[in-house]
Amino acid sequence: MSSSSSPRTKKPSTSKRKNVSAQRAPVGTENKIDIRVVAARAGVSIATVSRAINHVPTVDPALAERVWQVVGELNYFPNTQARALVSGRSRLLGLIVSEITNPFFPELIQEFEQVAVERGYEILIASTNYERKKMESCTRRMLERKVDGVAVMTFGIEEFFFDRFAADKIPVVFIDAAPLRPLSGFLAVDYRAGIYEAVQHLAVLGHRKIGFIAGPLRLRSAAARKAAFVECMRSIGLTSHQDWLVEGDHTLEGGRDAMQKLLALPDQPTAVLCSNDMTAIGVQHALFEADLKVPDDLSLIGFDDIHLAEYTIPPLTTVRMSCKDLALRAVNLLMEQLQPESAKAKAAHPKIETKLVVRQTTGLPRGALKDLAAGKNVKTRG
Amino acid sequence: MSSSSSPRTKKPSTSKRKNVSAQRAPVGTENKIDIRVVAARAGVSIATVSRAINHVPTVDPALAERVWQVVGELNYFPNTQARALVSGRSRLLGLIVSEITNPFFPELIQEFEQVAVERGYEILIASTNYERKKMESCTRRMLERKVDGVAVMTFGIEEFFFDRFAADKIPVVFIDAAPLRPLSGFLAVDYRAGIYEAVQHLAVLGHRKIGFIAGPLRLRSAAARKAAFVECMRSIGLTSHQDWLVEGDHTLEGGRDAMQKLLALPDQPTAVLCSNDMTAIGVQHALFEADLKVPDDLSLIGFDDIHLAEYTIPPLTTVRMSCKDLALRAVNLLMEQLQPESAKAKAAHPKIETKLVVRQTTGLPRGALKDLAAGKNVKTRG
DNA sequence: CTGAAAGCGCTAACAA
DNA sequence: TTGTTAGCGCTTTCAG
Repeated sequence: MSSSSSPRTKKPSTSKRKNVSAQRAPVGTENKIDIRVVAARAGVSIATVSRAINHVPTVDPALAERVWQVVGELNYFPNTQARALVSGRSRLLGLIVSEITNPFFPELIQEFEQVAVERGYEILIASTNYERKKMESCTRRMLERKVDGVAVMTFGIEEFFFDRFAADKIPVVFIDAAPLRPLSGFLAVDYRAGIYEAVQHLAVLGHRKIGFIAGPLRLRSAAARKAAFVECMRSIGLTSHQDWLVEGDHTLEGGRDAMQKLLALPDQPTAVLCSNDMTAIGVQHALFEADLKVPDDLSLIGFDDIHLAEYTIPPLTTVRMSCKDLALRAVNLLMEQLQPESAKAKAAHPKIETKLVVRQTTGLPRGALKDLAAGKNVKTRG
Repeated sequence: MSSSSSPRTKKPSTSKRKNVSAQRAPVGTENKIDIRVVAARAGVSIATVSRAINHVPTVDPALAERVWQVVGELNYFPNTQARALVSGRSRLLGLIVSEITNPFFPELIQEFEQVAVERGYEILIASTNYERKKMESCTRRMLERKVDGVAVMTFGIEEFFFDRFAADKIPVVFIDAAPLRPLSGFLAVDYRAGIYEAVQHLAVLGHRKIGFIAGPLRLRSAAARKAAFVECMRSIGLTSHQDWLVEGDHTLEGGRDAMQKLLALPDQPTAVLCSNDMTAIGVQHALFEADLKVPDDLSLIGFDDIHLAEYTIPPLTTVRMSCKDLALRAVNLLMEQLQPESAKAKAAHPKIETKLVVRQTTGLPRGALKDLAAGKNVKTRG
């Protein structure tokens, strides 16, 4: 059709209404602007509006321009539901974390959200709290909302998740490892680099008896961190007493409890590495309760470098893992699977780096020069 | 139609396909089960399936039963997008927080999520980071996704938000205050109760010179907390030096900086109350840097009682505000607006309570007995 | 109480 | 290149 000249008056073309099979006027529908209104106002068909909005390249630039102008005037935005229904893509990304109350995750979420929104995606967050039941429920929620992809940032690949999503052909990215199947990818983290630095740092200070408080070992990432620790110790010529390798759960409580176990040992480590910062903060607390000082009585190193690490007392020496990188890469990986055609060249995926950040929880071990003079002794708790 | 008898074999009724105007077989469509499949299998119309699923009371119980059974067998769940498109309700709730990296919010989010999911809603989270621009973008995101309601937990009512949402008749709940208009509500928090306890606690310990580090005062809630403090001081017969009332921003950095300002004062308070826990943790850090001890050199009280408060060194005395209550009440309030018919009786809405939790950051002021003996002195930083 | 049919607002064939 | 049109899967009148 094309009413050759575009309307030059701003007044909303008053006689506008449902053009198709409209017997009765819609009730209560005030000024809902939909694609039809835009089309009419721009003097084109709804198909053209749709194409213009979706940047289909075959649209006449002049028309596209006119459409966009009307879109601006009317402040129109497409109905996401309708779009999703017909296109099958929801532009929703799932983000599954293990525990939203662990400060590392909000930091990750923030970055993830930003990147996703930039790319036009909304995110659906779910927290598993390490509970099987929650995992099921949040998987179902994601499925129901028809997310286009899911980032499983629980630091543990749960076959569980994958199978459900695979059935619906929904791309999934994990951390550290993923099933070798299409539509799944993973982000590799170079735990060794940072942990090696940490162990070496302690060794240089004179520590030989170094303990490690792991995360829940059924999580791959937690196991990987522990493995990295053991390996680094060995490569440096140190061996860690079995008793000094204790399993925590990445929470404050877990850190506290684990440290209390360590304190009950007859032969205690002089330094402890933790699988994450929350664990380390829990350790600090246990030490505080036992009236022990960091780093005088025990050197402590965390992992993650959450913002708070700079503010603990004393400020926590820790291994930094950039959650910004993690988030960005996770989204990118998802995008790659969503738009395989995109010439984004599937850029190489180097490992996510980790590096030591020295603050004030590490120092000379007990028994070192300063203590020999003072003849300091350690209290342990029964 | 109605193939009178329900199929007794489990095998997917093979000849099933699009029943309406199906010229070509859908390509690649494997085993997508939609309402039609369920209807066919249950031997009823899709309308009945819809009604059964939505618990419309007029459905024959026997039929409903049959439908539900098939739903179970097929593991069917309705397509959210389609449902949203036609019904106009997305079953999506927006949750706007000021800063997701402030641990208080993840705790709130967790509770909110749980309640919302229980009620069949999904939540869309957005963090404003106190930036105007972000507020706009997240408002738009909520509008685009057609949320059914929004909880603005930024602790500051931004007319901004309300106007945009009001235009689309989307219910909004705020904290502390809301515009007097339909489709908006607010949660009242009884700041005074907890703050009064806190001030009194300090007074009893012997503190007279009590400072307050506020949040960003353009946030109503921050202003309310400060006002409560000033009022409590007065009612107890104390006055706070103007210099001791400093504005922070609810972040670690803000707390640290504010404390540094306080430390630069010739006449310093012996105790400080903070508008939130993060501020207090920042204060602890500033004190640590200045080589001052809590509570020996300064008594400190936070607000919120985030989980971490129990783990600071020393553990933080703080005023608890239950984020569980907050979340529950926010969702309920939203529900009330969404289903005005619901006989939920619009239960009374008592204020959210706050109460003091004494831990270890409060003690006798400097100058009290213990220090007189020691002749302790304070270092301040220039 | 149940079924047939009309769309919700949009995208994607297919035609022109 | 643009317009027409058929649905996406569901809820909801409106008849029966």
